[in-house]
Amino acid sequence: MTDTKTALLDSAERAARTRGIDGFSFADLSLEVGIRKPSIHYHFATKGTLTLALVQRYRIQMDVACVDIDSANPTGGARIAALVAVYRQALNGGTSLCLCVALSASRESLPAEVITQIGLYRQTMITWLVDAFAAGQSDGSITDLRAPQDEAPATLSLLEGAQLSARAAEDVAIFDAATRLLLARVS
Amino acid sequence: MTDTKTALLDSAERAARTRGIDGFSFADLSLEVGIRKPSIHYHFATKGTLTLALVQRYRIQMDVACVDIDSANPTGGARIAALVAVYRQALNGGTSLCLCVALSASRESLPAEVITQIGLYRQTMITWLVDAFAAGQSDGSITDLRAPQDEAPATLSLLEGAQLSARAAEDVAIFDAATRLLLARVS
DNA sequence: AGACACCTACCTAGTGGTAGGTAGGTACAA
DNA sequence: TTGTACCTACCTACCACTAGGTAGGTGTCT
Repeated sequence: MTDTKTALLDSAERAARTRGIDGFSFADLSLEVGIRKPSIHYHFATKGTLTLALVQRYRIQMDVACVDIDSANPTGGARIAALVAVYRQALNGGTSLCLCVALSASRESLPAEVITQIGLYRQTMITWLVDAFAAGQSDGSITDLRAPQDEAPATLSLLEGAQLSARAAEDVAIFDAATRLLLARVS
Repeated sequence: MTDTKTALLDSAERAARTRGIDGFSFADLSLEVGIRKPSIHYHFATKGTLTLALVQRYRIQMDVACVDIDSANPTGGARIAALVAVYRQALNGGTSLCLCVALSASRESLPAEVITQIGLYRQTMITWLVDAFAAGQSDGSITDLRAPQDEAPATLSLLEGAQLSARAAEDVAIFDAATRLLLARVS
């Protein structure tokens, strides 16, 4: 992959995570990357193609992050705490959202393949969380544990909702308030 | 308030909750309400003014809904279950979001007054939830109860996140899966 | 020569609006 | 009753700009 293509993806991801898919245009990317707007179509034929590439790339990055969490954290509880930190970090001080949260409210603007990728992203995260909760069940690192199959979707929604309200107010403390009880359960 | 102004607000709310603030235009409202696009400016000078009116109206509607919940449900647990139902109902089978969720990811497109109103909406909901959790603490209708001050922001984020992921997939079952544990705690 | 990565010129469609006007209705004074 | 002034609620014509693109071309490197 070329430097320009990567620069476009980086620029587009920042824009999408800050302003949503309808809130930025190729003109914004053109300014930031330093090539003319029609040249972007050489790399990405349509905005939908660009968005698809963004989500696919984001999924890979999140897979890597989860693998890193697993290898750096021996207990289920520590893994979940680490994921909370990843979602908190994605807030960038309240100025951005994780990509799939950023795209979800404007899903009508997205091609079907992108919607599919977003669904796969969420499924992957839920599967990972089920495993982490199950590990916490075995190693005793999570208190008040219900069925991992039920904990996982609730936790993902909590993280996404906490991100969204923190982003709206540009205030990370809102994320922290929403995740306090979860973090108190894991170690 | 005139019929036309109300019709515009209704149309705009549907559009915003389905497609987000950047995903619809005055042209859409014009088509649905049956007046020309510039005529909309007679009723709402700018799109920001319209959005402000939307959020203020939504807040009032939600206040009314919470009052109704309080009078129809004697226990804290039942009140929270009823609020979950309100948020589930707002999904309209997976085709829409509650207004503030729909607007939050595109908050960069909004005037400051609207951001303020969204913040007030969330504060109001959290205050209501604190009271409901405190009532549940007194009447025993909620199990495994932590501090209401911590339960409330977590619950609001859970509801908003559950809404968002259900909307992305147009699948109410995702909302149900995310809220299952919460509903199992309240009666 | 071919591949790659850009460029300019231009396109259609759309965006949120402004400006000036019309039509119908109401209230009030002579 | 009539005329006037004002209000409400719309209209047409138009604006400046922006959106995602298309088409044809150029320059560089292997």
